Amino acid sequence: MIITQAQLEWVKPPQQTRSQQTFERLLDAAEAIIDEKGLEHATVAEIAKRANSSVGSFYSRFSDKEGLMRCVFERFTSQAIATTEAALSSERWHGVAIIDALETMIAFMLSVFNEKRALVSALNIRAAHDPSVSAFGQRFQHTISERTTQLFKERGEVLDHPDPGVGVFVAVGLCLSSIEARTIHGPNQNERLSDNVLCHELVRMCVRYLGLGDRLADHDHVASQAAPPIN
Amino acid sequence: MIITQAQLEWVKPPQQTRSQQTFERLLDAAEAIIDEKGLEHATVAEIAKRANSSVGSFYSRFSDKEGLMRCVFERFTSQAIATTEAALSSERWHGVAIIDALETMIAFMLSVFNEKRALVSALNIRAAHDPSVSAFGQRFQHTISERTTQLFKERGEVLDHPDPGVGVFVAVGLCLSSIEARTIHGPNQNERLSDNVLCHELVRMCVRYLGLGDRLADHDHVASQAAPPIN
DNA sequence: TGTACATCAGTGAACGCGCGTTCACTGATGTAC
DNA sequence: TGTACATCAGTGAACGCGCGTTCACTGATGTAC
Repeated sequence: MIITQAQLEWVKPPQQTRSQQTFERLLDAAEAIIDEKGLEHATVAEIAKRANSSVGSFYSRFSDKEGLMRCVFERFTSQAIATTEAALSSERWHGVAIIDALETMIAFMLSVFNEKRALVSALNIRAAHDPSVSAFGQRFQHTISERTTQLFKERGEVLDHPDPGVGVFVAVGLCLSSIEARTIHGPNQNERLSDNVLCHELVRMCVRYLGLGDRLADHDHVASQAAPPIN
Repeated sequence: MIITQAQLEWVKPPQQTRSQQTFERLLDAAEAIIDEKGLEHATVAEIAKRANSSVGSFYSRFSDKEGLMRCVFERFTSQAIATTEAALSSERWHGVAIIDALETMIAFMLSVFNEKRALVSALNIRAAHDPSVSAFGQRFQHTISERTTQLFKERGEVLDHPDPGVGVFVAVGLCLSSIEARTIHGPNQNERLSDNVLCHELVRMCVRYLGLGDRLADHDHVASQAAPPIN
């Protein structure tokens, strides 16, 4: 992991490759514990133990526990952004109907968020108290919006919205926040809405809200080149 | 406060009016502390102190701290539902254009969530670990959906959606989760989207996604009887 | 090339603090006769 | 109506536990000459 400028505030920069490795093992351990046992089990002692390290070693790498948490979530966000950017590259969707592209991507988001349920949930919890963690989520939304707008432009899609930039930003925000809510609260609660139905409805929402093409009517019956799998 | 059956699992039922009063003072104190100082300051000792009660008294009212929390959030949800139901009564919106009605209600939601920021945020955090708290949010969404569907029906609105029930449910969910996200992360982050713009866009989304009337085009220029203030 | 020294990295027991919960006790309220 | 007793309500010091953080010390790595 490359250490960014932002991190330097919460991290004591490692000087040897040995400490660089411990640094990353600590990050991995923290993420693994959050993922398997939840945020509240990710104590400093447990993280150090899992990383085959020690508590003292932990504190010579991070200024405090919060520093580690920020690093974990920063890395997580960076990975999420990288994955999404790859998924949104225009070549990938060449020849695929916009509706199928949307459906594939939203379904992908749903499954990824679900897999990383604990991390998403933990990020949300910390974001409520730590603005710098909150900013990670914003960065994510912002990046996706930009890329999507670009994708639409490259495809020559015309949006029926007074300010297409705002429109896409809002649409992305709506998708993300609803997926996030579903991830956190679990789908078990309302049997009324399966993952598939939710996905389908989010696509409908995007298409109609943004005025994408004039495919409103035949939304349910579109056939086009098959969408490529993501990842 | 009337004690419901659900609560009996986490509450020791009071026998005298005196203890009933302490019960409510404890609830009020907890809510006030969460509101003013945040969830992490709401310790048993502090709650008891603020309620002019004692720790021991606390534990003769509640089975444990979690019991109190559930009661706080149950009460909060009930109040939210009651307020919303009143706001959604059909008489209130007689003669008001559906778009203005939506805009007024969404703006109202935005301001209420913002006022109760700390409580909303705390409920969300606990919901991640306690399904029974999570269910409160679902109940809220469900009630609003039902009432909105009813309101549409009474007004003779025709929805352009294969399953209007699902459509309204999803639309309400989208509005709530985005407002919630904004409440938790704070609007400070993205200067790009003011409360007003977000509200306007949510209305646009509802109108278009649900195919409400054929007012898509003149959304920005509708004039109708003024919407009544809520509360 | 080898030795001396400085700096970096790692260790884990010990500390301190905060918080949820318990418990022995006092006071208040209701009830039976 | 008054007294005795049982039950309910309230009190706050004390307990125990977990967790973040520190610190005195050992070992590893790099560097100057």
